[in-house]
Amino acid sequence: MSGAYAYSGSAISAIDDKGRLSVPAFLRKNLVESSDGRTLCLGTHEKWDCLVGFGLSRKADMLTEIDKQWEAAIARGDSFDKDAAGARKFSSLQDLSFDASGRFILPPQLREIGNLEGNVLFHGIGTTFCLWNPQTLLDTTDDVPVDRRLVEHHLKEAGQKSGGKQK
Amino acid sequence: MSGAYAYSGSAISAIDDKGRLSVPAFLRKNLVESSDGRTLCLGTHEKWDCLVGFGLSRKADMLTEIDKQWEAAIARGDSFDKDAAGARKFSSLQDLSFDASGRFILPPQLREIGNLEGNVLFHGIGTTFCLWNPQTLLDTTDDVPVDRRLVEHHLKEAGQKSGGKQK
DNA sequence: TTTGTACCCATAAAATCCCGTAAAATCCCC
DNA sequence: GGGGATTTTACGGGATTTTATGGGTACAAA
Repeated sequence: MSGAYAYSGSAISAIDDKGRLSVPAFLRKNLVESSDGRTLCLGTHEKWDCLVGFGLSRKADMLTEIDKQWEAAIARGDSFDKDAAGARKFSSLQDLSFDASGRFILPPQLREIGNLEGNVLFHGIGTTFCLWNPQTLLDTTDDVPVDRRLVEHHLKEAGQKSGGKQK
Repeated sequence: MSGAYAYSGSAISAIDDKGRLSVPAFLRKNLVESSDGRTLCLGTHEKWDCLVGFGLSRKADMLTEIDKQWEAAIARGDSFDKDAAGARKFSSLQDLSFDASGRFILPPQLREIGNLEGNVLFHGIGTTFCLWNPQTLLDTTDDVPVDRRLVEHHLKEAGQKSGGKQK
């Protein structure tokens, strides 16, 4: 585990007319540290209906995690398909660079898959953070363990300025 | 477990017009030690109607704890949802830095969820401490093991200077 | 040329820092 | 142990810095 940093906290940010999105300040510092530079890795989440993000260095950690799973499977005598695991983790991942003011362009395919329009909820969950359409998160019936009061608060606050364009 | 410190004691502090709150002095030293710097982690409590706080280093502990659970699970061949565990622990947690005089700004989301207005009761419970609206704490019917006489004392004392704006 | 992207500037709001003061706690000397 | 001096603490309020976000412009690939 490289940087012993844990992403936490939540904030809302809006996609502007040019398709730009700004990384909330509280995620930026660690992102810069763990990427040495202004790079953000972004991909789709394996289970939830959202995107995942993290700094560049975590890619290496993910690799060793897969390795551990493989070793554990061998020890148990089970089989483990490393390529499948790798594909699941890495194929949707893009390295994006953000500018000095913290903004990056959200690629259309991720934007579509993540169902992101208007307001985006960033939301730290430890080694990574998630990007949700706040409404999707509230509507999710799966057990995504999140304090809904927080989401509701952010949504209410964001609604006041932009009307949370839902088109 | 890094810092072997246990938070204890209680005190009341008031939110000022700028939304600032000062960490009672008796918590500050340990907070500084366990954060290397002046950082306070604050989030919602999973069960009670209050906020929880602790130093930064505890966050790292939480991360490694989740990691251990995961490793134990894969060794057994069980599945373990790291993201769910992380979301539960980290999503409401914010890193707040307080200034040299011990004040930090209480984010509106947490302020609302914790139902904090005017006076705030800080209250050590071992590895963490809680932030309560004193009145909420008194009104709670849940079994929150607290000596109510203590709360009443603080409340009475605070009421003398600020009127403990309730509403 | 057209389009998508990086870079630059501007601005309002929010967060941070810094200074001053008054109350409270601590110290110290008799 | 009493009483004043000194050090912390709590808190108001201003000044400075960072953020979020709009919008312009230059450059390169298509």
